[in-house]
Amino acid sequence: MAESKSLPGVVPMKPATPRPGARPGNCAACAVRGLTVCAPLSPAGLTEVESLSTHLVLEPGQTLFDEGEPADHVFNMTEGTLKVFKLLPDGRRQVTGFLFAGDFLGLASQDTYAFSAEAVTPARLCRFQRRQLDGLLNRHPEMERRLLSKASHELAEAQEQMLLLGRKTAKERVASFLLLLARRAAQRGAPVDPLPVPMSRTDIADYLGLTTETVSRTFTRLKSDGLIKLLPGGKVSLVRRDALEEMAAAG
Amino acid sequence: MAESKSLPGVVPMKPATPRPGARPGNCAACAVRGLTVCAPLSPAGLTEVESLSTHLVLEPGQTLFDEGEPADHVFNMTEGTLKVFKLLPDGRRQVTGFLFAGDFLGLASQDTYAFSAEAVTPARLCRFQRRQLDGLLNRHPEMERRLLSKASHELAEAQEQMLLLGRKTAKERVASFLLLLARRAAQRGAPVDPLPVPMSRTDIADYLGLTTETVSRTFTRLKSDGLIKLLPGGKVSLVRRDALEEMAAAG
DNA sequence: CGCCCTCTTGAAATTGTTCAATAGAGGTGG
DNA sequence: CCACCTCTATTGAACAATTTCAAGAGGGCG
Repeated sequence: MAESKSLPGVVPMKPATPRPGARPGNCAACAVRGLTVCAPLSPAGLTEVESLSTHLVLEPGQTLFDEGEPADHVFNMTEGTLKVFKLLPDGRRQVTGFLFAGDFLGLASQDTYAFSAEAVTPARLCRFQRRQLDGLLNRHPEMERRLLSKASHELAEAQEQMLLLGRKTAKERVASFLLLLARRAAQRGAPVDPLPVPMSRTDIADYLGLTTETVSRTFTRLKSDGLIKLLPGGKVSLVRRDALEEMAAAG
Repeated sequence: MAESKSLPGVVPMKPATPRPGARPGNCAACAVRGLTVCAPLSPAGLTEVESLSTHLVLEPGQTLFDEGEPADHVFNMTEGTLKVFKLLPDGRRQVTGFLFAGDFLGLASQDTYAFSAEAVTPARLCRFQRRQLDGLLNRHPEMERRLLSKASHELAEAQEQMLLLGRKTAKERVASFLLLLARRAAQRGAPVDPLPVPMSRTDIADYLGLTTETVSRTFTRLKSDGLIKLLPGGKVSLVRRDALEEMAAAG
């Protein structure tokens, strides 16, 4: 809930985008195109996509959309980190994923979003009208194929996460999480050694099905066991990645 | 592998198929076509699909494929119940889903299956060569769209399951599970009042991230609280579905 | 410099697990 | 058709991992 504030005398730090602020996109210059669903598009296709898309900026904590809202748009992340999550009526929260540059989101099997999405770090996205997606995919089967491929990937990741949530211990969960972040960072060519871990302990806990206290304790133990180093600025060094891999009991 | 049986004089109870036994498909007579990815196909498309597919029969406990195996086929379930699951090296198991008539499976983002699949009840499936799927989807965009739609559904269900595994109590998990089975049964027009629950307590436990003991105790409590009735033959009557819904804390 | 918020740390409480029997159900063979 | 056998489900009691409750430490920002 909540709203923009445009009270006089207040000079907002950020573009004060009501909800996300929009500007025209620029696909030609897109640094992460190779990671996105746009990757296989021809120059002509790219031009069309650009004409249909809008660029958004989100500040940390800003909501992209809420579960249950009409699913009018789909998005491509171009920069930053998002979290997607579901809530129970009493406020319990499950973060079902973190999204990074190149990730697509907004597919909905109903006409409403099945989860909420919120920025973890400053983020940029391209937005498309859902209504235009169908035609776009019809005209660009290579894009649809790519989307299907991304969906398959996501499905596999979701199952991995179910394994984690249903069967792994706290230590295994945290180790798996760090390795996941590292893999995803490597994938998109982001720094890995001092691995940025931009999300809060609460977000991590809600992702791993634990409490912040347990996450914190587990980090501390991994640190005192010499497997990781906790660096300032929310960065982590995976000192003994091999040991982490073993601990993660990864499939 | 696998074969038709036309041996004279022998009337096997079951086709006694080593691994899955195969026979030609018959899409025209398919009773569950409306539930499958084949639903939107034209008669011509249907004919093509039929020519590319083989029909399989699985007996309870039979493996369809194992995690890590080359993902050479994709499948449409036409009858019965399957479970799909992942294993940790030490044997811990997470059932990531139960599949029923109309469900599609086998999408893999790698060239190997990301999970194992095994029959819970006698089951029938149509099998396609993965290599032929691409061409098929190219020629039948309506089928590809349908597949994408199914994938979106699955993604949403996976997130619901993550919420369950990460944040729900044992009671909530079991209630959610029964309601899921009931919803899915209704969807495909299967009996709902005495709801068939064909999977073992172990399978249920591995699906819900619990132990068989906890599942059993929870069933017992739901029963003595008058919310359900445990009937012979693995059937359950959801006596107070409203109370179950509330307990499930469903999103 | 001090406030606020997040993270860390400690101790007690709990849910669910583990270990251990007992009870049932289904299937087989006499 | 019944007795027996085996596998699965149920139930009980002790145990353990994680949560909950409660402070305290650290860090960033105004």
